[in-house]
Amino acid sequence: MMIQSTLNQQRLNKGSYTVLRALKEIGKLSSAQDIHLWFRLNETADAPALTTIYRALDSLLKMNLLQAVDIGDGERRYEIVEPGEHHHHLICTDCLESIHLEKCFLEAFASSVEQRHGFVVRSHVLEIFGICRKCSSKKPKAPSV
Amino acid sequence: MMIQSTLNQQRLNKGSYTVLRALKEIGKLSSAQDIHLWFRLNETADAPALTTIYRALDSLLKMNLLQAVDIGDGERRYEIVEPGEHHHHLICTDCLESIHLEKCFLEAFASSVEQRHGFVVRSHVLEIFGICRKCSSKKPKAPSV
DNA sequence: ATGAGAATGGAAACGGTTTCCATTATAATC
DNA sequence: GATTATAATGGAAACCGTTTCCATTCTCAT
Ligand SMILES: [Zn+2]
Ligand SMILES: [Zn+2]
Ligand SMILES: [Zn+2]
Ligand SMILES: [Zn+2]
Repeated sequence: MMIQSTLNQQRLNKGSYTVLRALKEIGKLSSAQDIHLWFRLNETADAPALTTIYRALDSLLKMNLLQAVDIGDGERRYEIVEPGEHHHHLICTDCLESIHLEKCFLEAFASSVEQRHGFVVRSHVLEIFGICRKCSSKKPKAPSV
Repeated sequence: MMIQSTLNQQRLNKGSYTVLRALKEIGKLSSAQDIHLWFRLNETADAPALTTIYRALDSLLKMNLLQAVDIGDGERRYEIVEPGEHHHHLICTDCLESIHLEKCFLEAFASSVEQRHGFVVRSHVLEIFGICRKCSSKKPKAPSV
């Protein structure tokens, strides 16, 4: 299992390990507060304090085991990725569920930008907002206010 | 002039008009606090309170006269756009200056997403981070920490 | 066992934004 | 012009996710 081997070959402290496992079990984009709440609902023991969760997310992010996603509501969310990889999402503004897109198609674009603007691309943010299939069928038609 | 005609044909209240004019004069991505500071440095009279600036930005955004840009530092920035249009940026993480990209190339992508995932695209966020030409030449080489 | 450095938890501080409310401007009505 | 109703404004407080601070606990080499 990926997480276990990661724990063995790097020095993940208890907080980081626990948070990484929680993220895996939750299985979707989660904020620090989401994770904190999940611990309070599911695991009475070993629940790290909110501060520790923030620290763990930071260090896991620096280890490239997570990616951060900002959906613009002031709460940063995280998810497990293959080390060094990343992807983007379709995010439903109704239910906040997200669909992972297969692969990032912006790599080629980056190199063209570098040539054209003399700009060294380090990272990028791309998220697509809308209404998912489920929510579309719930609300047959948006009220034309 | 675009702003003036906008004021005439719509009912922009004083706060919104003043903030819109400030944004035009500042001429770059600005947060509410940026604008507030600019007023304190440049215009002793007519400087709207911070609360009013937030309200003005909200309503100008709803009128599609502005676009909001989130560079992930917890401070939302705004800029004037042609009504209904939008564009993306190359943002230098060193000096925070931004280069406006010509046109959004994601429109075509949106329709393919709709078909493939049954997802109705409403909006998207795309910002590209890196080091601009000026900052690259300032620091010839990044320290390999 | 002992001591140094890292990790943790709890509370306080921080900072951008939002809310609340009293005051003031704007506009319609008489 | 006086009198309302409605909208806009400013100042302060509240809000909330996050960061900082510091005392305590853990880890581990000596
Ligand atoms: Zn949905
Ligand atoms: Zn990408
Ligand atoms: Zn720069
Ligand atoms: Zn676009």
